[in-house]
Amino acid sequence: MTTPIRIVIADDHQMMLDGLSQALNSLPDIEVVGTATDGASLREVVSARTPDVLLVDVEMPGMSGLAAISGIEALPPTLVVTMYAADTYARAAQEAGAVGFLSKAMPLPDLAAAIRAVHDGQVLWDAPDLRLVLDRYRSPQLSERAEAVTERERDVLRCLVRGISGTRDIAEELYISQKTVKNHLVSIYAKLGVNDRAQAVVEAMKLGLDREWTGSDE
Amino acid sequence: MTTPIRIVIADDHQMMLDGLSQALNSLPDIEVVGTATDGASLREVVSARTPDVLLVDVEMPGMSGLAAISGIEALPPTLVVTMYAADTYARAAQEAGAVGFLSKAMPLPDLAAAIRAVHDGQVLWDAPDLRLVLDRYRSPQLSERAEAVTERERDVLRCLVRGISGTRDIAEELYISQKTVKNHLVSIYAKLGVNDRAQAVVEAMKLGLDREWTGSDE
DNA sequence: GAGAGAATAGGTCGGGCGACCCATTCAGTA
DNA sequence: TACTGAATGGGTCGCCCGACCTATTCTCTC
Repeated sequence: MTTPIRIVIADDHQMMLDGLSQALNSLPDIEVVGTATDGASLREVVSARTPDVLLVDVEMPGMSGLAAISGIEALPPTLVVTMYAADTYARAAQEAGAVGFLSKAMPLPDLAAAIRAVHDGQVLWDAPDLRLVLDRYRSPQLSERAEAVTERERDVLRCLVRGISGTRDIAEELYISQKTVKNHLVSIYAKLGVNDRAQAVVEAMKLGLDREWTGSDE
Repeated sequence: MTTPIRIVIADDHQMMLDGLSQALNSLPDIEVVGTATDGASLREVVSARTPDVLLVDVEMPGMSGLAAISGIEALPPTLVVTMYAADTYARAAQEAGAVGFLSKAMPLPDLAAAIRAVHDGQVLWDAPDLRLVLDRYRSPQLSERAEAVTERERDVLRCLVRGISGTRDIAEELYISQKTVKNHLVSIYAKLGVNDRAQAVVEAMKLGLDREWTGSDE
């Protein structure tokens, strides 16, 4: 299974830190492995957790976010975020070793896309083509296991997640025979490494295979 | 089933808004029914969605958060949050009609507790006993259905969510007979309104019955 | 002390599930 | 052209699950 992107987040506001952590962690391809509320602890966390990507707020008490990262030798691809839209810090961020600069006015899905982008080697300065670059990293990178699940098999999984668990019910929902449902389930079990419907539901939710269809309907 | 607390959040930073929304929404007893990034749209959203609790950032462009809420007639219990720890705005917030004032330095679980507290009629000024009040609203108010599930039944559900789905496996995990496992499952099905293990897993996750044990271990 | 509810446990029975065998059709591809 | 993989479909078999009934022990609470 493809390893999720391991990130560390630094922000002096605990509430922002918790919110971002939880929201980003809920994505199947991003894992928050550490957080920091000041420059000093940021350095510790980074050297201890060796994240794939670093997310740092400029405004931090004591040591600024930029000062903190400029002192790190093995600096991972780093995104700097700021409350102010101004590019005041852009130059400074670049000099400190960051590979991207974003405003907190940006929506969360874009932040996730930016994390995937810099993890992929992209550089994100507030260029006119920022949007274009992010668009290429919109959808979460699902694991290999999850990608192996075919479209029709996902339909069956979706039924399970929606509470339609009986073979007969799934068959009627998808307008196919009960036998075909069973065959799809067998394939799903093999691909997800599980043995029954209950485990398949757990894995589907873990891998984020449920967020693809429901979207934002509630 | 107990209705979740319907809240509206206002913050000029989209990223903060998205992070808080998603994090709070993931709690079983809180539902974000609307968001706003400025004072004008805040008023619209509040009158349109009639939330149980309002969460407003002081710092907002154009109309300040305080100005926005002071103009609302049927103002729901409102929490004002600020980036600055200073109580500068405390007096102003109180006059604008807010019932609580919090710093963004506060961790997210405390914010959730504060939301539950004001929804319950509490008033949260930065009094020395703030901590005490919040402590009483720590744990999420689960729905009646979820609360009816006994401790031992939750152990069984926990096994399901962890991928231990066979009766034999659950029995060995919990050191009880297979028959007892089946009995617990029957009770669980009745309380959650489902028919089998797969559906029980879905409901358990929806109701947040899985977040109780895992806690913050990752 | 009586009663309620939770946790434990046993039995029976029918139906459904998962494992394993197979075939057909159609799309894309080498 | 032949092959591969996805989607559809059939059959059989053994086992396990869920429904229903009952019982014992223990801990609360009234």
